[in-house]
Amino acid sequence: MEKLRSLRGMADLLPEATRRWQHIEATALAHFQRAGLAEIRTPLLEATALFARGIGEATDVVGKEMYSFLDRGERSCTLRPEGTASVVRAAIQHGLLAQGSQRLWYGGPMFRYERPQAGRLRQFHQLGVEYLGYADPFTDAEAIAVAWDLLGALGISGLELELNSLGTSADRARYRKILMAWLGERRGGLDEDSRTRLATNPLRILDSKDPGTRALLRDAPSLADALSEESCQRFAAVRQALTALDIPFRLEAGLVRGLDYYNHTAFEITSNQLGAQATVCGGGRYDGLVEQLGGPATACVGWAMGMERLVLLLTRQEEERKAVAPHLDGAPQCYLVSRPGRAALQALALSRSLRARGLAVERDVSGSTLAKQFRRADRSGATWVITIGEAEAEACTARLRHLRRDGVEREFAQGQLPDQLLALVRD
RNA sequence: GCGGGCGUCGCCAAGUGGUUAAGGCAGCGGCUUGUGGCGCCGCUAUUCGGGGGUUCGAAUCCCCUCGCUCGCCCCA
Repeated sequence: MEKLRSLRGMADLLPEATRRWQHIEATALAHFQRAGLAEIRTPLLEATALFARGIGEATDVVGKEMYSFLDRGERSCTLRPEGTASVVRAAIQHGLLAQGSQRLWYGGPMFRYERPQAGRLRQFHQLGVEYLGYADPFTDAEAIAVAWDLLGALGISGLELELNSLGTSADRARYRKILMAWLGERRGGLDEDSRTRLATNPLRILDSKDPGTRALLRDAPSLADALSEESCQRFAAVRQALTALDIPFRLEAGLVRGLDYYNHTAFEITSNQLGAQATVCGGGRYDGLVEQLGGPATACVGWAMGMERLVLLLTRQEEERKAVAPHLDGAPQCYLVSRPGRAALQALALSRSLRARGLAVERDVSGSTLAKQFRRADRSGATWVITIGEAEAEACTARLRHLRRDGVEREFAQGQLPDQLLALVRD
């Protein structure tokens, strides 16, 4: 029979990994709450039109990476490839924006049909933040600070913030013409991909990795020079705020971003330890999106982080620090050993009352010799072992022993044991 | 979608045409049927991702296929 396995690019998270994910999620939740962000959850499945209109028909994400299908009612549905479009849709649909500005965060799986590689899966997970109804440039810096500080709280080092301004759509339309004209005269110097982009999405050429194209671009007219006076001032205010917050950044003229809805501030936080998929967090301002999806004109900033990439970085850094054996993280505090029959039944009841008192308890269910059970108790990483044998069952007592220190064994009435153990655990 | 590397037990792995597919870790059992950590002994792959082919004979050679992985691309 053919072996059943998970689909390509869809990863199982086994207990060892899951502990790391929970740590990131718990850290992020506390961090977001302090930043005054509220959580929003939207469906994984949306109408295809939402992404086509929101992200842009010409983008790679919409053009070739979406998981789309017709449902039983012949409606075109798509597994969300990113979070922002859904959040904006939900905010419009429920009139959230009529109640004033919204600071939201979200998390969960996204789907993109791509060839998997390190830090890139078909089902991947993002943590994202959206500030809806905030035109103030300092908010851009605040949003960036929230991302930057979260990464700091997670203990991730070796990160760089790259920053650019895309200006307004009018600025870009103007620049687009200038760039197309300039590059058009130099077509021959461009790589093949860039030549096709000349017609479809010329700004993306700025992001090309082709050495020939990059060399040519050094003398190209810059987007910064095409920005309006107002856009320039706006960008200056963002930089000023970042400097005041003591967050270092590097101006990156080639940073264009792949989704159509961005304008003004665009940024990425990258790591030098991730290989080809270096971006840990990416985002920017998207002032036109709400209106484009049928809502009131609303200025917004946001970003998204790749969970898998965070996990990759944390794992790598833990390995470098040679952190303690990870299996001990899930170790029970106490391990219950018993003989079969009546004693085992008492052990079952005792384990339940210990858990009710907040202790992490594991009970041996093997029914093998006490020596074996002790061996397993030791391997489980537990600190305490509790024994109920025939004699103890008869007397309704249990023996308590510290596995990691002297191993002195004491006998208590089963009813007293939770209190006794709790007192010992506290010191 | 395009290129490179790889696929032997739950994990790490030796084996590169010849009788029974090393070893280590983990697991299980025993020495020790009421007491762990050490040690010793034993058990755990009719089978080498899958399917064809070559050969007296294949994990080892050839073809196809699937998967993993790295890079391009794309992005979180």
